[in-house]
Amino acid sequence: MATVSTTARISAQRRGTASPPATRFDRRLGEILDHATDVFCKKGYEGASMRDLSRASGMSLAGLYYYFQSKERLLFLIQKHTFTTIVERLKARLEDVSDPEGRVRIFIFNHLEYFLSNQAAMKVLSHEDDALKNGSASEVAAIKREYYRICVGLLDELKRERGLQFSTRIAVLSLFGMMNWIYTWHNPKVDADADELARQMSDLFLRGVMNGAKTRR
Amino acid sequence: MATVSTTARISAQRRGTASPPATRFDRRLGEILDHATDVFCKKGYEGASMRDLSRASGMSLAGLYYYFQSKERLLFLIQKHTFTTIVERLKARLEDVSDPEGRVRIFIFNHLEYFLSNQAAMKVLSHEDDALKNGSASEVAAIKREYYRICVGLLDELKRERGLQFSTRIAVLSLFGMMNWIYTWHNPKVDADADELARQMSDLFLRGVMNGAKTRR
DNA sequence: ACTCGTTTCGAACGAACGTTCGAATTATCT
DNA sequence: AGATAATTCGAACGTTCGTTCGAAACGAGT
Repeated sequence: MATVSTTARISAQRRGTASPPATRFDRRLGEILDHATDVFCKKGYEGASMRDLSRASGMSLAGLYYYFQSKERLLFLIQKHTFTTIVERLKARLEDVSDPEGRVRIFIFNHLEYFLSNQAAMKVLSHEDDALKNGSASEVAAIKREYYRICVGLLDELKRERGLQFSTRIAVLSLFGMMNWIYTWHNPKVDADADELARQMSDLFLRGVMNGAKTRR
Repeated sequence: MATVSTTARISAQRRGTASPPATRFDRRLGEILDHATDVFCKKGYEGASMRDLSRASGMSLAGLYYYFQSKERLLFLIQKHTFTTIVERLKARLEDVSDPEGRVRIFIFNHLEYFLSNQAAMKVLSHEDDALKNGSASEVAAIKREYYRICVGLLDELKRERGLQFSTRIAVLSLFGMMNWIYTWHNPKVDADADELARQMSDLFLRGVMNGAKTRR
């Protein structure tokens, strides 16, 4: 029975970025996840029905259940894959830079670039934050916490190097707010691309955090 | 038939802030809206069932329909009231201040203070942004646009006064991001209150927007 | 051509959904 | 107290929901 092994079966990467997935199963599952991401993005997790997903992916309603055990599990697979990928890329990119300010800029750029080229997935990740129940929720929450902690680390480096004083917590959460809010307004035809946007937000944020060392909890 | 007049019947203000509403009908509707707000906040608009709302408000399922015509109309009433109130308060507060920087600080404080003392309502407003259909959606969108334009106006004043250069659009939307994201993290037991938070975010944002006049689209 | 494991599907399940209706209850006024 | 209007409710409506089942169709190896 395949559904039992779904969790273990899903392999490393999916999207069009690189190497075709190993098994036929993984490839097909990947396609379904991509279509489901679009539907969840448009109608929300609760608002999207299994029949919507069936229509979007061109597979029968029953056929979908060969690839995952439940609708919730499907959301989990999407969120976990998206979040894991963004963290992986971030780590790789951070290896090349040691200057604290540059590392913060990398963080922002990495986030925005992935956000803009995977808007649907990132909206699902941001918007359906608390849609998962106990088990799955905590697994995604763990990745999220790791991601958060990386950002805290980067800002603390910066603080130490420049002798700054500000509440790291507020700064990090404000930064996430700025970046994640994008999904509500970004229009590719009007707004700048990831490079330019990352530059502008980095300038705004970094200038805001530096200078006058007066903001202290 | 009362449901027909529901739209016209709802009068000025509801919550515990001041004067008790005129009619019994308005008062009762107000209570239902408050309970519904909490439920929508916890389970999301799509995720909350009319039976959930019935349970929360202590009124029978059928009884609810005496006060509004549909679940969607209910969401609309909540969003419109919340948004209208926040804009009204802002306008009143802005009358006292003429200094551009001070006016921006008022905007931020007003937003955060209302956000924190009406967390549930504001989460519903932020999170269920595109849950409404055609007619209702555009009415809420109109208020939102007005609110947005006020903020743009304040920033343009500031730019002119100090000869700054930055993309107003990006600045405004980043600011909204910072502020609206609060509903995902703010914990009254850990985090500062509205005054302190508004100060910190204002400092962060204003420092970010001033100084080096290099950020330009 | 036959077999066996993998993949897909039509049809149906019970549960929950938003909404409606007519009757019952309650408040208001003479 | 009785009459009229405002409010509340139990019960049901037709639909749609997530999920399951057994059988049909397909793929690769002999």
